[in-house]
Amino acid sequence: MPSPDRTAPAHPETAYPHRSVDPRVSFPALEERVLERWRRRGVFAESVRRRRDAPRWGFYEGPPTANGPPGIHHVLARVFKDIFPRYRTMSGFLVERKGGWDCHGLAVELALEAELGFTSKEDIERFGIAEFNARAREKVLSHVEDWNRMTERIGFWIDLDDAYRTLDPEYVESVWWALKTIYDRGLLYEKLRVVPYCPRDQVTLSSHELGQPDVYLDVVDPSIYVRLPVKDARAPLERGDELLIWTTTPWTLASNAAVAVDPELTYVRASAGSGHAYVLAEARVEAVLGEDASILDRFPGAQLAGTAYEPPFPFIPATAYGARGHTVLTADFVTATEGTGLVHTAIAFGEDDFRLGEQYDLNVINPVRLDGTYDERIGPYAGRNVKQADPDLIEDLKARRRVLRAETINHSYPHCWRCGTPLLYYAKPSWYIATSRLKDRLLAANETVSWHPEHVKHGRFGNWLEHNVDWALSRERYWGTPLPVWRCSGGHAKAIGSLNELNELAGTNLTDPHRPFVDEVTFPCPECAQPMQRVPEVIDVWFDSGSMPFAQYHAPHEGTARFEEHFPADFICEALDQTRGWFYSLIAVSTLLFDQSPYRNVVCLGLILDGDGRKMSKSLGNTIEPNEVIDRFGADALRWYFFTSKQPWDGYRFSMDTIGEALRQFLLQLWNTYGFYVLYANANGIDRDPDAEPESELDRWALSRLQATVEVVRERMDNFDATNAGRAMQSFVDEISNWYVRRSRRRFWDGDPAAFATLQTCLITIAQLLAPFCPFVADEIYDNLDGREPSVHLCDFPVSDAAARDIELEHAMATARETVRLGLAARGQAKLKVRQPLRAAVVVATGAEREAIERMSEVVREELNVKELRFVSEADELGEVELRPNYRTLGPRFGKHMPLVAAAVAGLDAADAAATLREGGKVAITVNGHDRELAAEDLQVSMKPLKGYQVEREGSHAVALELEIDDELRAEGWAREIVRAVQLARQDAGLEVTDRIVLTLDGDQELVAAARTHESYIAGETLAVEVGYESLEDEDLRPVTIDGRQLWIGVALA
RNA sequence: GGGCGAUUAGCUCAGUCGGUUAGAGCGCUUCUCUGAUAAGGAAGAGGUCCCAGGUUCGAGUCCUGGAUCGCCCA
Repeated sequence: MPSPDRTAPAHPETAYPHRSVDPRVSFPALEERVLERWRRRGVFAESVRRRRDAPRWGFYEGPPTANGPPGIHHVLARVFKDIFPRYRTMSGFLVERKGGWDCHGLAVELALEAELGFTSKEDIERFGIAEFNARAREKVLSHVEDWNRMTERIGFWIDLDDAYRTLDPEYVESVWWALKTIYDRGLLYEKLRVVPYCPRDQVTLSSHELGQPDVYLDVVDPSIYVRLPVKDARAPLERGDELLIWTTTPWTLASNAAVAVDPELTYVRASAGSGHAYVLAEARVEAVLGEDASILDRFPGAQLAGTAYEPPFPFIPATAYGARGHTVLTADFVTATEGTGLVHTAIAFGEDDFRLGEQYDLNVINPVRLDGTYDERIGPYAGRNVKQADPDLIEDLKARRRVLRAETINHSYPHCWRCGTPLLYYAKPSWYIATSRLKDRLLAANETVSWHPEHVKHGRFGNWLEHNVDWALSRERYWGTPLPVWRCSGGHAKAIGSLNELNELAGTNLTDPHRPFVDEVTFPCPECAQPMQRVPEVIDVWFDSGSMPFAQYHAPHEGTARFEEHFPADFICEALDQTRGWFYSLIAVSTLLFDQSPYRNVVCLGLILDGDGRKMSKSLGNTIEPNEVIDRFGADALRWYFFTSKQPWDGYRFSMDTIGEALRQFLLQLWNTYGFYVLYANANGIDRDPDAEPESELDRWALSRLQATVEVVRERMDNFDATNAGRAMQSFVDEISNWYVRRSRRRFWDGDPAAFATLQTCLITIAQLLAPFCPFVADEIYDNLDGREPSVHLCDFPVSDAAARDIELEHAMATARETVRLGLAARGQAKLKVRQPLRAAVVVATGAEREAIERMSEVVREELNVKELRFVSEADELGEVELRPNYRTLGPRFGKHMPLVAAAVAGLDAADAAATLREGGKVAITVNGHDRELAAEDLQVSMKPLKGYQVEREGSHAVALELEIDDELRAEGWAREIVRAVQLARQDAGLEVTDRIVLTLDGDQELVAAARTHESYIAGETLAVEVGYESLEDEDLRPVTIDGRQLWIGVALA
């Protein structure tokens, strides 16, 4: 039943101290009510406002794109972005959380193209860039409402009203400033680069596009081994020798520039029957030439360097490439796992090839036109599509006896995701940032960062920085931050850092920096007065988001102070795949501009797989709709699952069942404990009593455990470990629910103020600890039990009180609980219900364990329902001592003689030895002929079970039960059975727990006699104001069977 | 092909500095407790700690190699 909300902390309108608690609460509905309360009380804003003079703790929002609805992985990221800022806010920091949206980029363009049915860039240009970008602008924010709703619903506190958007002119201006700064320092440059290129669409594909489905397809391609006769017979080669190369792209042979070898790999001259000797890697001889080939000579690849050879085709002379054209070069990318170990190199058509060309100063010769056909340099093939020319090129080679083998190969090759055309790797000009020149600074910046998990720092991320290559910045696209570089025909170039600067130079009034408007702005070159025009490219979107530390405030054009206050951030959080994405772009931009890392702590999140461990994808239909989960279980349950089920970077196997488990295991248990408190607090009219002191050991135990939990939670949260912080809370709630409350029921029933105070303290503190994790249920519990602040989120995070801890008591209780567990197991073995009292339990334990159990003997007796607890002393005939070596202390001392020690210990008289050790003596053994002494810590003394008792044992202690049941015990057991039956009858009759009754019992003589004997006990337990034993003819009489005897029970409201 | 990570009960996950009999929860079977509980307790069944070597008195844990899965890159 939904309770009416209240605005004042006290409850003058009701007689009860607290709103009643619905045991069948709907968490989703509860959360909606809490959200409403937050909105009404302005809690988020207030939580920040109250810390306005506190030290800052900075958070950067990694901007998502809102061109699609949020998925479950976005929920994951957002709850982790929420929990630590909430924790730090409660811990006394000012944590401002500015939202952000990533607006530019190819992903938007591609989605838009699909929508418009476009298949090429020509389509876009026909359509008009202005109109295309206008649509992109709409599309990119089309789902902002979905995102806002999800964000609020999951309790992610972030300021979305003041969110930065990377498409805003102010944002773009800040990015321009960054680019101009980098340009002016000579770190931004243009050069050729080999890129995947679609000759049909005439477009470069980005790495993003290569990641699209159906790009890598298995295809059959030619696989040919080509013979290249050497021109000079330098040792170790001889006249007539032929180099063997291998390729799957014969069309690139027309522009072969060189052959690469591994200088350290072993190469051979090998003969395969008559004729020439072939040169190839030794490891490839059998695969290429067959088993019968004989090896004539062996040498390292370095000796081949400089060898000139006849190219496969005569179209382009060696001199065109430069001094080293058509010679053998050494390289670091050659492998002997495929091919021949001699790698055909065509400078313009491979990344390795291109780098090799740079290294050896070879000219880039690209005889292939943008449409994928050969140009006039390739004689008879000019004008032909290169891929289609493959068969003729192979025939041509064969005719000239230049082919050793021509086969086909089935391999994976990238295709244009739009049109299906096989891509060419092709050299094109592109803009770069010279990040590799800052490698040391990047590594130094990384050293200042604390990564979670730690291995990312020097693993994935550190390696990535270690192998840093210049940032390929430009994109030949439309919807992005335009590259602010203008050039003139005189070869001069200039970078522009703001709209003002541009407008002043050009005398224009440009307000939107996007294409196509910015493309139209020209101005005279300051050096030669020729008109300057912007280069056509836009930039990689990652540079946008990497600029957010300053661009979100429009720094340095304005908002510089705010930027400086928030830089660097204390905390950022994204999925692990951002290693080369945002994590990198942030640190790269900040290192370029400010020579420092923009963040201090990073939490990386893993991937979410479905319940079967498969990747979630729309085509498999196994994606999880966040709203479905939240509507069913609530946001708190989902959050709790993400926080505590495992370390977030390990990834998740997500299924509805698992969330349900998280809900039952923790939230319902907490809720029921809370409900229990409210039920009895209201029944007894008890509200907060700040003066109530803990009374019993149990109270002090609960409060000690509470402090222990506070300590762990703080320590773990300071280390960005929500998982173990949450698990500590879960253990504590379990202890409170299943031990403290269970053991204290009587006191709550009796209205003991100390018990209420203890439980209330535990619940309120747990609510405060839980606030960053499950902000809704925590707030509800706090609001109802305390409510002195308008929300739990305005409380200070609990600080542990060392004085309230009693570690010895905690250990004692743990031992007592273990004893109870053993006793219950013994009962189970004896098939004796707990309701049947027994005369005694005999506990076998020594030393501290025995003291602990004695200290808690009342608890143990009640739980086991025995009249007496007896201890078996070590000398008792019932106990038998067992000795075991302590490997931990003895291992280092005896090393490989350990087995002898174990044997010697086994040979000791256990009882004697135990007695000696107890008196502080030492035990002598002989190992390998040497006499040795063992002290108490070297041996583990435990008690063996007793004969003739029902015994359970584990580790060092055991519990035995006396099974004999006399008439007195039996009658008492029956009385308890009767109580239980009456309680069931009360429940069946629909009575409230506080209702008084008139009880009537009739039936088996002995049962009735037992009831009379224990009448006051039964009446007390069942709230009977009157107990009668007459026979009644009443249909309300309820028959029960106890121990095979019949009893009729009548329950009537008194 | 390279880098990083993962692999422990049917499922989801713990497992400390290497210490000898590897745990929990869920699920299943049986029993039990209940004046908060959708809960709790006990017992049972369930294990090639991915595989193979190695180091060590002793390996789930450390080292090497391999397999499988995932992420990132080529």
